[in-house]
Amino acid sequence: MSTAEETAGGEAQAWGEVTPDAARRLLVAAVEAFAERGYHATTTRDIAGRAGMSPAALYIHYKTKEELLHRISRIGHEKALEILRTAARREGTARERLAGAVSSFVRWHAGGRTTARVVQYELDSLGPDARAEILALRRQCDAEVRAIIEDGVAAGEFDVLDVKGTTLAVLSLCIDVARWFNVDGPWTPDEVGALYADLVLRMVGDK
Amino acid sequence: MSTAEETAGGEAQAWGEVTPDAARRLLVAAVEAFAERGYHATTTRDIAGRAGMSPAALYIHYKTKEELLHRISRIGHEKALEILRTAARREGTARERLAGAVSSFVRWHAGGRTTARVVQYELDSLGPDARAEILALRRQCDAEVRAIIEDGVAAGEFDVLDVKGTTLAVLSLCIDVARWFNVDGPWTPDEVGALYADLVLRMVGDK
DNA sequence: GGTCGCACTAAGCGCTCGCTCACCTTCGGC
DNA sequence: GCCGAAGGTGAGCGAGCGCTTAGTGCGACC
Repeated sequence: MSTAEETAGGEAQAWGEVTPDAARRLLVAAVEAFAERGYHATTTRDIAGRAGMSPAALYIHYKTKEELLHRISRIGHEKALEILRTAARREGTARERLAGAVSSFVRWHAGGRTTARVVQYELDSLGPDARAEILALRRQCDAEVRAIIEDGVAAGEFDVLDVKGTTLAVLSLCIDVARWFNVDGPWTPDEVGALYADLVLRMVGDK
Repeated sequence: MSTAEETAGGEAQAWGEVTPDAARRLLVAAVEAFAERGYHATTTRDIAGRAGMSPAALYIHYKTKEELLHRISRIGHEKALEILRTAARREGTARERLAGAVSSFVRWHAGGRTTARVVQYELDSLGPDARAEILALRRQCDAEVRAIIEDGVAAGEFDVLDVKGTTLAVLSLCIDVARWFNVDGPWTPDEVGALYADLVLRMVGDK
């Protein structure tokens, strides 16, 4: 279930769609810098330097530093939503779909931790319009997970007291992986994904 | 189980120990500003302004802006550790102690969200020495929760596959409350605490 | 009631930030 | 062989940053 694209290098993932080449290099450099230091502590000179370009080159491809964050955040959220949507709409029981959704979502947060960190934790650095757009994508992520849990409850597979609260807790648990996961630590992304799928099935009272 | 101190106003909590008055006002102002905008996006002029003082006044009580963050972080972590330690060392079964620890820890993160946000998410803005000191306090938090879970497993109360991983997941779940909890949202800190205690007991296979 | 100590302020220093602008190179089309 | 567009650079602007310093107001004490 884990693909090369998801875990290879962790980071050289979904940016293929960004063109031209120089714009992509700047974007990848920005992801790394934002993940390491945070958006506000990162300078445009640092981003350009990592991409092997002069500070002025950044403004040929992006209007502002914030536009870089916005682009990263949108692409990242679209990827996250795609992962959840694919898992949610597969054939199978609710338990199978929930376990698949959690394990692949967690693998993405662990393996692509650099990207996930920016996507999940730098949201407040966006302006109001950009943030509103991203929050809409988040609500769609929430809806996908909630739909699986509701299916499981309706089918008598799950035993849940508070569907809304449990959905939030499941997503929260997965997202926080991006905060603590360490590539040099004792677990692989696959292992954390498997552990978390088990924990989440317990949370929803899977029988 | 919820005390006035934990939830009153959410924020006017443990800072009583900070003296003199002007130093405390600056510290409280810094907590609010860091929580709203993040450490790097907060200016010393903003902190001093919120405390009703001139920018220079800050440097009478604190050597640098980073010292403010360090002090906030240490006091906050000590409070968090105290909450877990108190719950862990109470009389009772492992299930009772774990439920108590989770519900009070979550209440602290939800009710004192402003403080908790700074404590949990601005760690990387500290220098190496200060960060090392804070990380030691975190490891103690981890040890308290793990001890309860190990007790429960030994007593046959819990059924856990991976004690270390589950401990991490439980703490991760509680900590992330500081990211998403909204005072104007549909839940009170008490309600989230109760929900999360139930979810965590499910995660550890409580019978 | 003079004076000493201290919390505090107004002004500003040196620096780095995000961003701009004048200019340079490369290259496909005629 | 010339030209214009596209993509790049070096230098630097105005602003705002963290922090300092010279000076002020004021209460405690002899």
